[in-house]
Amino acid sequence: MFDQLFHYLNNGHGLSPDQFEVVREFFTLRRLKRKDFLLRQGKICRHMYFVNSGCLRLFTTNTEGQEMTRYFAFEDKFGTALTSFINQEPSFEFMQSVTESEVLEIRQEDYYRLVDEIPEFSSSYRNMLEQAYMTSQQRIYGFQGYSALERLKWLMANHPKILSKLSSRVIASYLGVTQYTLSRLKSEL
Amino acid sequence: MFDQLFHYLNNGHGLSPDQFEVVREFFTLRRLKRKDFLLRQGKICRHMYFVNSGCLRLFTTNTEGQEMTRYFAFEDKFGTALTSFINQEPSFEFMQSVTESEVLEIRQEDYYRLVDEIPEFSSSYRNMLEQAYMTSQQRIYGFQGYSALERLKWLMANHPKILSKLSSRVIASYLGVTQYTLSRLKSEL
DNA sequence: ATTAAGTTTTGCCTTAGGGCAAGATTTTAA
DNA sequence: TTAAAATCTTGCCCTAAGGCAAAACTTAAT
Repeated sequence: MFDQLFHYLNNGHGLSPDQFEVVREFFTLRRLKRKDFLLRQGKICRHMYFVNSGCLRLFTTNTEGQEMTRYFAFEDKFGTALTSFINQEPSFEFMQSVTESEVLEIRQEDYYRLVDEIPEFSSSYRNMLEQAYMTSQQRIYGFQGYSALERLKWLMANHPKILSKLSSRVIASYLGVTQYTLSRLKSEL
Repeated sequence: MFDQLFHYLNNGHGLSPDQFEVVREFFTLRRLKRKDFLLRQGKICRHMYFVNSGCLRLFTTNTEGQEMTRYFAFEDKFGTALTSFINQEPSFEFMQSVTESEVLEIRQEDYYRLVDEIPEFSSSYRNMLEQAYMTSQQRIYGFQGYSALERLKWLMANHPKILSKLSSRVIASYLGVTQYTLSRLKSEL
């Protein structure tokens, strides 16, 4: 249950087994069904999640109600509505389980307490921020100035998991095209 | 010359005057002319910059040579090609001074040494990462699923400085439209 | 097993935005 | 102050992608 998290913090950031004994106490297991929400727009995000299995999706809706997906968190990734989590302000994003998932949950106060008290945990937060930032950059540059077909090819090259595991509707909302366009694009590949 | 940086670190992150005496030694002043490059694509980004006056622009070019702008750093902001700065890998982005500018430069090794040794400086880095991340998110959500006109209005509401101070070509490359379209949009406002 | 609910594909037409070229305007430099 | 160089605007036409509706196919639920 905690193996993956231990591996992540120990291998990745040098957290010792003793330190992990402290850390693990703050995490609780949650099993999610397909389409379960972890957070709805307008609510304050009070938890960080570590994905043991399955996949979480972060998305929002525009004025016409179309969904726009920003990020998928697969196994062994931390994921949360980070802006709301940091500022403890109402979230612009929804967070939803795409498939059946198993996640570890930690409360925001506890998370930041660990960041402040354990240098190795702090380093994992810093690393998460750096990664989250760099992923966003790739996203901006991978999309702006490119056609829908180029974006699809970019996704195939950079995030094949997304294409192989998720539904077309969800992929389309990530690519910023309609489901119709995505369907047509596939035949052009 | 160091007033703004001191204010940023002291007011914003509680760095004491004594600590600042140490920090300032690592920064050197650079005066930039309009269009001077601080970094070209393919080079490794070895410095972080603090903008005293003027404006830096971070952008890249797509396969057809069109420029795509991601970020503008105005006065009292840190700016750099962060992905290359973090990984010390060749940069995808160019960094250029848009107007005449005055910046403070610090070397990457020195920057991270200060992050490791001075908790207040570390906190300013963490804050910068958080801000950079949140700005990216706004960018992604402010653009995806919106028309060019809606994006322009978003920019007016959220970054009026960009519209008032910079040229249309540069604004267009930030909005992800051609200069022609931007020109037409302005008449629709 | 059979229905119901959701998802994906495809045809037909519409629309937002791009590209080019020429003219207008502003900025820069001598 | 005037020429030269950018920059910005606008007309005309073109193309990528969207919207709707119906058909084909999947998945879930009884």
